Amino acid sequence: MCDIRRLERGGDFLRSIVFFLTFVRFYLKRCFMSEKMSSAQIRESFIKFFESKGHTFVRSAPVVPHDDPTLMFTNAGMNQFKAIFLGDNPKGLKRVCNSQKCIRVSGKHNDLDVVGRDNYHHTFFEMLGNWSFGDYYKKEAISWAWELLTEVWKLDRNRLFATVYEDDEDAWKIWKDVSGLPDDRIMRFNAKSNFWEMGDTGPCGPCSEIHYDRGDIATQAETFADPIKGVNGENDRYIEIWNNVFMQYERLSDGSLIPLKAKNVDTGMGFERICSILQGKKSNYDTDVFSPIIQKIAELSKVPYSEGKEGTPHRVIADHLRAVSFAIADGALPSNDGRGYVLRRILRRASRFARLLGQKEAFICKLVQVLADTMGDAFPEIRERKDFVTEVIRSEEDRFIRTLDAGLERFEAFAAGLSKGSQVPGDKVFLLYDTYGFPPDLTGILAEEKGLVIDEKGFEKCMEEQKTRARAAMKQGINTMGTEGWTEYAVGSTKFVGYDFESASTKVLRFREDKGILSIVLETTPFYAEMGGEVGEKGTLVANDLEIAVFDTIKANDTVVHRGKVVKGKADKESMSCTFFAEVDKSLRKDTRRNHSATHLLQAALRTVLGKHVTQQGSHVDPEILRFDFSHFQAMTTEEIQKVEDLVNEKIREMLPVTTDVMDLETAKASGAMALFGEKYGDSVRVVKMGDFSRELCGGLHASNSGEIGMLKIVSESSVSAGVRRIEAVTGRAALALFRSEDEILCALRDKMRCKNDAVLSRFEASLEAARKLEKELAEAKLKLAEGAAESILKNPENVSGANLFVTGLKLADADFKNLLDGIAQKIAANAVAVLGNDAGAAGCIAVIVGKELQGKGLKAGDMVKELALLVNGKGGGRPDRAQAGTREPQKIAAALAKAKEMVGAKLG
RNA sequence: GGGGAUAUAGCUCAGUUUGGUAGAGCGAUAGGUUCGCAAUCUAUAGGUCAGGGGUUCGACUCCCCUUAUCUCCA
Repeated sequence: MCDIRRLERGGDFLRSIVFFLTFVRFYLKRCFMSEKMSSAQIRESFIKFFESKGHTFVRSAPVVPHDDPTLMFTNAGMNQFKAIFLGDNPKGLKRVCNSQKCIRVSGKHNDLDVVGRDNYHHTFFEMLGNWSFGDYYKKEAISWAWELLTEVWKLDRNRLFATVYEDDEDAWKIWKDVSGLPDDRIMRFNAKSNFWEMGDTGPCGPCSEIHYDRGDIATQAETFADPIKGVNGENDRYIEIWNNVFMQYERLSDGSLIPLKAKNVDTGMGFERICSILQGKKSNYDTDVFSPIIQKIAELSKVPYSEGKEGTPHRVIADHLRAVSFAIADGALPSNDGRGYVLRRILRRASRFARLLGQKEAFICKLVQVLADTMGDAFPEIRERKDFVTEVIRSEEDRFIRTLDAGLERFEAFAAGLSKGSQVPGDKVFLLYDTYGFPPDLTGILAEEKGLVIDEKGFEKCMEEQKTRARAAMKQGINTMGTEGWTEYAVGSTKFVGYDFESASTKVLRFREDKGILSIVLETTPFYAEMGGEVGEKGTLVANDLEIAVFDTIKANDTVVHRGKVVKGKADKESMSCTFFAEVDKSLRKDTRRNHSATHLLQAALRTVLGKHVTQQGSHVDPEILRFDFSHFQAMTTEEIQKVEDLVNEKIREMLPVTTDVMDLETAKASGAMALFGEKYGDSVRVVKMGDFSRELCGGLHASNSGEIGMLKIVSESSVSAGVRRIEAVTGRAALALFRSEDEILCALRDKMRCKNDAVLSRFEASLEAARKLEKELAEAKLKLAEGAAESILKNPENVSGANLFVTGLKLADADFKNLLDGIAQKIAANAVAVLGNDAGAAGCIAVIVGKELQGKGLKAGDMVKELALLVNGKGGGRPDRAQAGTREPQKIAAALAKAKEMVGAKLG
């Protein structure tokens, strides 16, 4: 007690020191602010500024959007608010600000190939943004932007320009009032640069940008209005630093615009770029966002950095390191399709440039540490998952080195056939790249070393064909999860009551039908929609004479959609307007709950047995089976698997109560609950606890007591990709079913073996051994017999035109006859020919073997056997030395053999 | 989502050209040389030729499908 009080007093003392230091820091910061802010201070001051304007800070969403399959990576600050723009704002957010991690690798402004060659293209960047959801609008947005830039950050207003959409008079006037900029520096542009749209349909509106002149102020007047050299031109003197989008319309599929009910503001400011301006640097890479990484690259590679062309490898590596590391930290892994493939490409490009710096071994992975040091404060996930990220990158780099080695050999193989000065065909270069992943630029370097030239046009042509093919295939498979075609009764969002109830009486908000499949949104639902690895629930919806079987429940933009088929009655506007009784399939739900709770116990057990590096990489929970993917670098041993199984079952038997608490995310994390990286959580989260053993953030359905699980049996442990293992397991009645079916097999074996259970294995091994021995003896005996038979057949030749002919009819098993033929083929003399018939019961065979000398004289086994085959209604063929024909009429063989002598005579005569 | 490639002994790979007996090296096991080890020699074991279907008298080999891995494109 006393100790605690002393600690508390100590705490007070510490707090006052911290307070004092914060004050000193703040004061110092004020003094030096005009000098130079660090990137961390810039980020912080942006957030603090908007917090002071009533905004809530929202943490960056993962750069890998798990719940949006249409999007490879989070590519703008607005991604995580997409649902709000579409009208679904359950938390009632009004004003928020954020710093969002983004990755862009393709698109009109981003080609992977240019990153690192200039000063400002990136694959990974941060987007600072402030947001209004139906709250403030143009006036506030513009005046706050101006205030932050000119008063807080003290940018020279003579270097700032505003642009507005040509028809947006409001924005122009507000700019004039707020900034007092000269009229010609509030510039009007057309829709191409100043009207923002998310896609072909959806929310859109005019935007207003702020540009900064980083050139010589003396020549500003003559250049800024130039379409090429000036603002919005193609130059790096006038650069856009901030875009404010005013969303006020919705674009429908017929192209028309309708006003939005709530007007929104969406802004974005490239963090790296604003850092370069505030730190007075020409290049984003010279800011402290990149410099520690670039220094490390120079140090490790012993190649000094230069701002010019020679520095490209450093810039590429620094940029790609960020993209790859954050993507992996947020749950993506390199693979051969989808976002994993993009990741692989980025990493391989970085590897290629590391090689240019003379690095022959894995290099990028050595830089994760410095990245974690520089960015870990703002994005703790990179620090927490540092070791895992390093390992994943290392193994991917090793893999790439192997690919390069294999490609090298392949190149050598066909380059050997080319003479100096000749051209390497484009399709060969393409084959190396397309099929074996060997980079074409490397092929070029190798070719040059050998005095060869590459057919670049041919290569480009192949590449173009490949792209066209992929695009054509893409067009067929577009899935339209559009927003049209709904029959809507009322607006609003669904209330989920499934945690407490298995059924609910409710009304339909909206529905639509597509190819006989209904999509239904309910006012209240007990149905759990697929989320967090747990599958969507099945069940029924019943109203009057209408019955709908729900076969799946999914989440689309945060809305629960029931997918169902009509079982009875007819679904139309009238019948669907009734009150429905919605009920989930209870027994399936129980199975799923058991599996889900067991997954939590499994994760906790894995962390106990294998170590704390184990984190969830994905999971799948359905009524039959549970699948759990986790980070771990070797296959688990049998002992480890058993230990985990034992521990989980021990916890099941302990009958741990399963409790769920709703709390805010920070409290939950502080309490030590396991959170999934890359998973999006709301402000208030559910923490599922099983005694003191497991504590996880989870929105799924759970058993009320671990005892309900009954038991857990691990079915398999396997590899998913480098550094990730997968466990599949069953629980409850599925476990019982598994044991039962295995027991049945054992019982059947036992009965056949006529022994007790524990003797089955030894007896089986013994009989297997015995069978092997017998088989071997039999094979040897047959071989001997065949040899003997061959010798006796070859004893009595008939002389035909000077050649030795052997004709024999046999009755052997197929395999034995084959053995015999092998024996004869080895022994046959150069001037001999053997014609053998075999009657194996239902089918028969005629074989001809011809010695070398006779082949030269025009006696071909293949020809002979074809002729003989005609006589037995069969078909056949073979090589000149050996051929055989089959028949379904073995009784005719004897007659055919009788003609053999005549046939040979005719050929040789 | 589309294209290409690969899958053969525990491992690394031949064999597929032109359908007709399943191979090598390393590793394993046993034995020899050696005081012993390393080394080396000899012998032996080890294969549903990824799985399924088809063509054929006959398929590791040709065709189709599936799965896994690699790779390029989107």
